[in-house]
Amino acid sequence: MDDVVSFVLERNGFDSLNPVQEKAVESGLLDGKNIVVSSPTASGKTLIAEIGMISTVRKGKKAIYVSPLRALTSEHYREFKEKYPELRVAISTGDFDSADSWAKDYDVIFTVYEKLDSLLRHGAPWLADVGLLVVDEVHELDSDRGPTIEVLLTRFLAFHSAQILALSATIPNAAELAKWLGAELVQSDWRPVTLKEGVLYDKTVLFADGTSLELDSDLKDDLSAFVEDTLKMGKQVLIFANTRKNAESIARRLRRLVARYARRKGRLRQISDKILHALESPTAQCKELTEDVLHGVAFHHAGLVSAQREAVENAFRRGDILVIAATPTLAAGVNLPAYRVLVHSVKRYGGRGYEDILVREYKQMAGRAGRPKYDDHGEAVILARDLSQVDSLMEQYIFGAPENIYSRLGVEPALRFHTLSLIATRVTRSRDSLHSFFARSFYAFQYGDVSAVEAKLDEILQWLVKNGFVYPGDDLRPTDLGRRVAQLYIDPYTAKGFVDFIHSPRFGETPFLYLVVDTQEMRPYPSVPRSQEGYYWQVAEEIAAELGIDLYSYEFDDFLFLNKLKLLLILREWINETTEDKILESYDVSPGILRAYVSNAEWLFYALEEIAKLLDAKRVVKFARIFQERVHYGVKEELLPLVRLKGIGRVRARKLYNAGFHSVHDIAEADPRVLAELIGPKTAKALLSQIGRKLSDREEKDIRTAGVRDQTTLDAFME
DNA sequence: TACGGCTAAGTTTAGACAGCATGTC
DNA sequence: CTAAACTTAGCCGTA
Repeated sequence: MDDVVSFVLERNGFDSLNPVQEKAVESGLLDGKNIVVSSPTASGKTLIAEIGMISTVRKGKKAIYVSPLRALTSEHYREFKEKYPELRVAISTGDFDSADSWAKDYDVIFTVYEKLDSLLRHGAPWLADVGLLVVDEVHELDSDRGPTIEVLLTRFLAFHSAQILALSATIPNAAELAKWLGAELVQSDWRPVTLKEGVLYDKTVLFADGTSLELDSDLKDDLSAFVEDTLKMGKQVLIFANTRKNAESIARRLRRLVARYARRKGRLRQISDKILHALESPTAQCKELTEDVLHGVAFHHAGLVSAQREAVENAFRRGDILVIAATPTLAAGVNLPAYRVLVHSVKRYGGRGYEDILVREYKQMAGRAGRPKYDDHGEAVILARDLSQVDSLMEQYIFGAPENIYSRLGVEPALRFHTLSLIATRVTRSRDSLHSFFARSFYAFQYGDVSAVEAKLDEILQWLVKNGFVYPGDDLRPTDLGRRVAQLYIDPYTAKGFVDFIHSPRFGETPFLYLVVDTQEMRPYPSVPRSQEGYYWQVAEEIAAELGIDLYSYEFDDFLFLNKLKLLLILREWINETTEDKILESYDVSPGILRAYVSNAEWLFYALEEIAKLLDAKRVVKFARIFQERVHYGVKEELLPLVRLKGIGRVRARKLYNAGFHSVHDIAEADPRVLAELIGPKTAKALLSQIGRKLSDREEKDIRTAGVRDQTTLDAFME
């Protein structure tokens, strides 16, 4: 057996390759051949990637791993680093970055699609040393973010000699993808744990293999009976719901039942405590989740803050939490298997009312069933609403083939976004080369006729020239603005909005907030309940006046205006120090969503600052900078000097300010005892040493003995 | 009069990446 | 425009 293969097997504690892995090796994985692997979740694709990466590193080249999710990337990063401590491994994603410019010093780099795209846009020189690109979850090609993957792959195909290893869920047209990539296809249905799929109706699970299971339970609804049956066996269930609210209500409904089986109450208390205190002050949602967790259940969706999500995932992994009711976040996310998976509904709200989810999505959820180390099989069950559905669900989802994947590169925003990038990085220097780049895409490969796209590209080119991103003429050269916008990774259309604003700015909180709120990047907007439309229209008059918008003019037809307005109000409260729980309550948004809006706004203000710098608009630069910081910390401008200090956030800063400490200078002059009383002795000491003030022994002692009052919330100061 | 149970009408609806430079209570 | 599931309003009947 090959040296690399036995090495990787040994590090994983395996004796031999599984069938999929064997096929991949036979197909030339070690010889630099491009390979597409299409196989079920948990079929050992990670090991294939490892073999590829190790072999690449041994050849003196770098390997890159990309996935769609930060969480997924960091999971793979951690595991890889642990298995191969001798290698120089780096991770580079938005929230954690150990690589980037010094990535030249690393052998293996873990990142996400967009970040890799961004690295290409910045022209990272070490990319020339890349010998292998591992693209995980390539079937995401057929998603909103697909165009980025497609452009990445096209760029690598056309301009890099790197080997490509594309890992995909089971898709019928994997051969087409492989052909485009000039790759060998490895296709298999092999799973380490067999999967029994079935439909649940009227206390009976009918499995696809003809067997059935009668649920022996006094409980009236199928869902509870199924959960009870699972718990009786001492196993765990993952329930997939189609809305966040639904996930929450399922968890709540199951509390009493699950509590009867939950052991380790002490651990649950610890975990629930962590969840309750994940924010500066607990919200209604936090309290709900806390209560669930005490009973051994949890819900899991994008509304949770990442610390809460991780707490729930870890508790489930350790067996403390027995049941999770989740939205599809969990299906495509980190590895979190359970003995059983219950698909509560195969319908989901999308563009045109409720629609059937894709078979591919169902398989993704079902694939979470079965824990390789503990079970010899797993069970995935769909809940039927009535008898007639039993057969059709079986037919459509369990026996049904997953859908083909199709390129989504043809949509205009994606073309605009990537066209600017291609020009900015000098990959395409003429209209012809731009056309021929797209002629090499999967889109062109699939649809053959690219005349429609070429027409769109020409229009986009004109638009980019007209708006100052690209110089006019046959030679396509980016302007400074165009190059910077490509690097800032914002939609050129958003950038144009910024440029227009910079040329006729309105200096004030509302106009600046509205500028970033009214962009593609901020979508989707929070929803405005019908019952509150009236209220928002009232506010709208005021805001519109500040923005110089005439709500009653003919041109005004923004049907999302109220939603944008709501988001603006949310952000305005945030930067004026309203507590998180108050914002969340009065606007009915969840913690995780608020955090997402906040970090998006921060990013956009940074972009605005950079563009304003380029256009030499000094006052806009200053304002954008201030708003960026205010959004980051959630504070009024007066707190910025304080909040920039390490260990001081919005709460402590407000305390210090109200106590008369308005600047670093004030703190430097302060009586240490007073500081210690305000923010605690440890923080006070750290704070003082940070600003370079040494304490005398006497002061040290004073600090320690200074009484620490209870840490209050921001609320107390906002009355 | 207060309250419970029912039906009709009304309401709402999954997810998450990017810049840059480091750390809340 | 499309739909499902949950929530609320409104009604009736009972204690």
